[in-house]
Amino acid sequence: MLKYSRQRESIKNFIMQRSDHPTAETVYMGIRKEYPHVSLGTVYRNLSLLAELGEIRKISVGDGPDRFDGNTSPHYHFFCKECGQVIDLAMDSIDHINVIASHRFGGRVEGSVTHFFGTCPECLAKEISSKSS
Amino acid sequence: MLKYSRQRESIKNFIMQRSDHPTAETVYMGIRKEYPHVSLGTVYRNLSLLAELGEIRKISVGDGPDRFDGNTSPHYHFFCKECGQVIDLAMDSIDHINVIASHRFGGRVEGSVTHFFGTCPECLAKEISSKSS
DNA sequence: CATATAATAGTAACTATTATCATTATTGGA
DNA sequence: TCCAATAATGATAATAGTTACTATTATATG
Repeated sequence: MLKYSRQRESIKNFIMQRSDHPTAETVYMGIRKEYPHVSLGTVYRNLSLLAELGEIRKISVGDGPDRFDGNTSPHYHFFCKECGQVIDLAMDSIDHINVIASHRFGGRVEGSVTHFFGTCPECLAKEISSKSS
Repeated sequence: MLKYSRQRESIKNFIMQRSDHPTAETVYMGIRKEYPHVSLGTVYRNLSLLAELGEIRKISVGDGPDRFDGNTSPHYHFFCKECGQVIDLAMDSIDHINVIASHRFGGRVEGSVTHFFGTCPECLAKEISSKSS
């Protein structure tokens, strides 16, 4: 049975009002302003719980800490190799790749995770301006 | 300047003759039969080096240890939720998703990583046979 | 208001991986 | 073949990220 906790509410609010996919550490730093005695364990525990409840999404990167996303609607993520930031990618659904994967496969494809990477708009602008000068 | 090492050769051979995408720990256990005093650090160092050289591929899963693949030709991986094994997925290229992602995006999409998950053929067979009985 | 129990803070423990460093192995030249 | 230069090693410590433990506190329910 789930009981309310102010810390959990604060954690959820923090995630919801950000669009930069913060890490557990960032959430910890952020809510310490409101709850100076909050424990990092509490942050991890609640982030996992909220993700299980489907209220937030957990983004597992290859290396580096996991990130969390308050936007649970289907969308994709772009990882910038230059600055390391993770940004949302507005694009048409590519769910058909699951059908392609199922085609000659004897198992059951239940889903897939796709991450895009490259150079983000900001870093690309910097790159172009430094080359033209 | 790169120097030969028997340990590295053994590690590479081990990876090459397997198709189950072993972890560093599995490689370590495997080559200890030939080199009982090999260090886990040596295994990690060489797996990273071989991956950098493009001789093997590193597969980063969301959670759990990284896996390594001796097959460097382009292909996809399927993660079974039931038994945890990682198997190759023979399917047509889905590189066009990078074009889709680029469409309304101001940055430069240089690539993407896609992992499929669900129930593998073996686990699916078990599931069906247990239901029909 | 009392009881049951979920959640917490603080901390230890854990997993996967990387770094350090003295010693050993490999390599290319005399 | 020997030697010097240096890459690689084994052993171990250190690190990052996360989970587990436990006594105490907060929440919910009758």
